[in-house]
Parts: sequence; structure tokens; C-alpha cells
Amino acid sequence: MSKKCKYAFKALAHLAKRYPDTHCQTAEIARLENIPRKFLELILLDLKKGGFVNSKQGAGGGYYLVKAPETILIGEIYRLFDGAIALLPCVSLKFYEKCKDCPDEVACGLNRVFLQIRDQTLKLMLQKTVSDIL
Amino acid sequence: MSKKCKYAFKALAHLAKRYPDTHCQTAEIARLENIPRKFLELILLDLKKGGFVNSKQGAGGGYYLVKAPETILIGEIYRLFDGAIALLPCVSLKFYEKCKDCPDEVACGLNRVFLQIRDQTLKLMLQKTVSDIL
DNA sequence: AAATACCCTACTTATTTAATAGAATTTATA
DNA sequence: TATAAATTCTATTAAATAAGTAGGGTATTT
Repeated sequence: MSKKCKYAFKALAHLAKRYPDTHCQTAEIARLENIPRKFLELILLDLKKGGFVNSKQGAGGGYYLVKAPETILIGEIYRLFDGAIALLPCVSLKFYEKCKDCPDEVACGLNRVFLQIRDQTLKLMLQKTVSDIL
Repeated sequence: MSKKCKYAFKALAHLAKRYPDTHCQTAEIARLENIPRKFLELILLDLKKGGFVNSKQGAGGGYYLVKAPETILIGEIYRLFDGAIALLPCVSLKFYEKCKDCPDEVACGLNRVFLQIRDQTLKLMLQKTVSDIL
């Protein structure tokens, strides 16, 4: 997992602790979670575009969760930042791509095995939520 | 998974079909499995260093499996080429690293969740073998 | 001796990652 | 209404990794 994605999880967990009452500023999250501030800004912006958080500009502004922590799935966030959950493009649900070197996907043994692994991982990732990382 | 790792699996599967009788040349594997030949050479060399295949030099030489296909674990090969199976260094068994931004690993919620995911994936990866991808 | 095939080191090119920089915009409040 | 605080946006950069390519060296067979 990329640092960006990990930082996103930490930021979400931070906001979840305040949910639904208060909002938090980038600088506060950056300091308490040990995340480079300007890098965190980009991440929070992505989370906003993804519809997970919202923000208030200006003095006393900040970020806050849009949805309850237990409704934000780990898998959704992972996909937003790191793309496919599957280890091979040809077994990916949301980022599917055909392998150029593989003539027949149905007969491909790699496909079969890594589909099982994806199924397993996906199930857990769509079952766990931000509230599980608090 | 990197292309290198995927090619390694395909090469092993190719060799497994011939096991234990004959050996295969790089050029043959490259052609039939659609892998760039010079790239495959490096991969087979890594597999040799890893103790999974052996080779015979000179005219009529080639590569062959050292171990039976059903004893070569998917996870071992994955680790050889792509390193950690875990999604976070702090939950990795063989490639463990402490997170610099995390003060207390035991209390870390991310650690907890991604340890579960690793356990699951690891179990399957050490259970499946090259014979499962034939 | 020649051809074949593995062995080894180095190089290249493109992409991604992990930031950093700086200015623009919005809002609260003194 | 000016100022400070905070998000928003665009661009740049340095380092690492991925995916190959190149070319010669070494061993073996015929």
C-alpha cells in the first residue's frame, strides 16, 4: 500500500474520532498523525472528491466526515488511492485489463489462483470499515 | 504483482509440465509463453539462485525444476520477486519494518486490520503451489 | 572448431511515489 | 473592512522502481 493510502486511512480515523460533532484542520491532523502537511492536503482533497469528507474554508474551517465511520469501507478507500485490490489486472473487478501475454483467460491457471486470493481479500476489505481501525 | 513475478509463475508452470523428464530452453519458454527472451533469462537466473530450478549449459542445455511442482509454494515465489505479501511493512513476516509515523504498533488500528488480511492471503499463498496453476 | 545455450553486468527509458512550493480563494472575526 | 486563517489548485522535483535491452563471457555438445 502506498504511503498516500496509509495516510488517508490515518486521517479518516482521526476524523472519525471527532465524528459527527467537530471538524479538524489539516495542520492538526498532520501534526498528531505524523503526516507531511502539504502532502496531507492533497490526500484530503482526494477524499473530498471521493465523497468521504467535506470541508469548510476560512478561519476556523477544517475537514469532517460526510458518512458515519462504520459505513466507509476499507476497500473503497484502498481503491481510491491504490487502484486494484487484485494482484493481477485480469482478476480485477474494478480495474480489469486483459493480459497481453495470455491467450486464454478461462484456461489460465494463474487467473484461477489469484481470483481466489482476490475474492478473499475483497470480502474482508469490504467488510471492514474505518470504525474498525479506531 | 510485477510482470517479472507473473512471468516467473508462467515459466515455472511451463517447466512443471515437463517435470521430471525433460528440460526446456529459454527461447522455447519465451516463445510459447510470450515473454521477452532476455528478460526471461534474468528471471530464470533468479529462480535458479532461489533453488527452484537448475540448468544445464551448452548446446542442448536448458532449465528444469529441482523440486516437484506441488512442493513449490506460490507465496515463496511471490516473495522472491515482489517481496512482502503484506500490504503494510509493519505486518510483514519476512520483510518487517517499523512505521516511522506510528508511535505504538500494538494500539494501531491499521496494523490490526491489515494483519488479518495478510494472515488470510498468506495462508492461501502457502497452500497453493505451482501444480495449482497448471 | 563451431554452434548452442546459459551466465553476468551494465545501461536505458518510462512511470510512479512521495513529497514540496507557491499562489489563489474563501471565511471568520477583531 | 482589513487581516489572519484555512482550504484549493497547479506545477515542479527527486528518488525509486519497473520493464526491458545490449553485449559479451562461459560451458557443453556435436
